[in-house]
Amino acid sequence: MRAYWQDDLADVSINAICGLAGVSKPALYREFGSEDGLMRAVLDRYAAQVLSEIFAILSRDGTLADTLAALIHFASEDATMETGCVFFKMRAGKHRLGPRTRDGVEAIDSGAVSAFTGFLEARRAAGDWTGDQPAPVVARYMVEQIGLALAQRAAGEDTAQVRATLELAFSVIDRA
Amino acid sequence: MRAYWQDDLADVSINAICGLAGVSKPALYREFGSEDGLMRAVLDRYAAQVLSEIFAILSRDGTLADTLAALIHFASEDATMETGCVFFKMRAGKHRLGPRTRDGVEAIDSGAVSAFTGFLEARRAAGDWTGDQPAPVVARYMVEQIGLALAQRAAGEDTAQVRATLELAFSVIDRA
DNA sequence: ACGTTTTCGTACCGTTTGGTATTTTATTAT
DNA sequence: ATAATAAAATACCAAACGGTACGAAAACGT
Repeated sequence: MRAYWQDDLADVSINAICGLAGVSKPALYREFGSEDGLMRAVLDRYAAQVLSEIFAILSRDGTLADTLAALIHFASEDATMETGCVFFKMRAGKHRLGPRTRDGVEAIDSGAVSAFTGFLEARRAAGDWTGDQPAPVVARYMVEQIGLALAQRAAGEDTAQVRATLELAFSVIDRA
Repeated sequence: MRAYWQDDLADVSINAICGLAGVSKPALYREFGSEDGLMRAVLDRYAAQVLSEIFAILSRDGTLADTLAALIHFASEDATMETGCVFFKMRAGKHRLGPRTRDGVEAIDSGAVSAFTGFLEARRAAGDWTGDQPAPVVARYMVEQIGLALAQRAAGEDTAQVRATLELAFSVIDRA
């Protein structure tokens, strides 16, 4: 997972992973069956360990402004995301994934849009969000903006510019 | 250029290009020297043929609103961009480019930010843009948003969602 | 018409990829 | 202690990659 996390996905070969993990190649195949199986396992672990934090932020039921601020901080400055995001990296190269990993990516993607949609509708009910766009559209927008920020960080862009971009992008939600 | 344009960069091999172009491999190497040379030539041609249209939109000196609308249309609906953008694809995988292509990508990237900065400052002088952020920051923001839209189109997202996302992203500039 | 030079493509090189057949090592049963 | 069994690594496979050596073919000067 660490290898997929900090390098470009296409630069991580099975051979390299075996070397890093100190494991023989047949041992890896006995455990995961195929590269697809390994990547799916990595994605599942990553979702449980890292992406869960994003969903936790949404579930806190804080103010719209507070939630946006927390998301901005997490995506643009939190050390956890320093080398980008496994999920968005996989999604960016979706067509070269195996079927199991692709299914996992699509499930997380639509799950994220659902979670953001639910959050927005709750804030609308609370009178907190007054935007006139449909919640799913704005939810998709938020997911893409977070993905953009994480891709920028993976590309080595400096934190200040990433934060500025994401603040700009989210400001349209706050004041709609 | 067409191959790099409509497929993922990593899926386009020298062998495949030779097949598509009906050219032998040594002939290609005699012409371009290396894969790096070929990609640089592709990038230069693409910049002259396609990216120039974006700069042309900025140079028209139209209203802020008109220019944003033109950019939105071009990035999210124009058939030219149907399969994404060679420049942004290359920039996304910058670290695996050869030195000449990477230099070209960086030159275009900073040139784009400069062009957008110049445009924004002109609109500010005209009293058209009243944002309080520094122009280069917003310029970078615009470049990234256009890149996001083109990446979405390359990934097969439907036109309406791409447009909605880009409209949302640009609305913060118009009303600031 | 012939020898020279230049252009061009076939056939190859070494390396790396994901994935396995086979052999070696460790464990257990008697 | 030894035979049978389970586990794990070495050594290998075919395919594809970027790149090139070298022989064939065309063009050219005379």
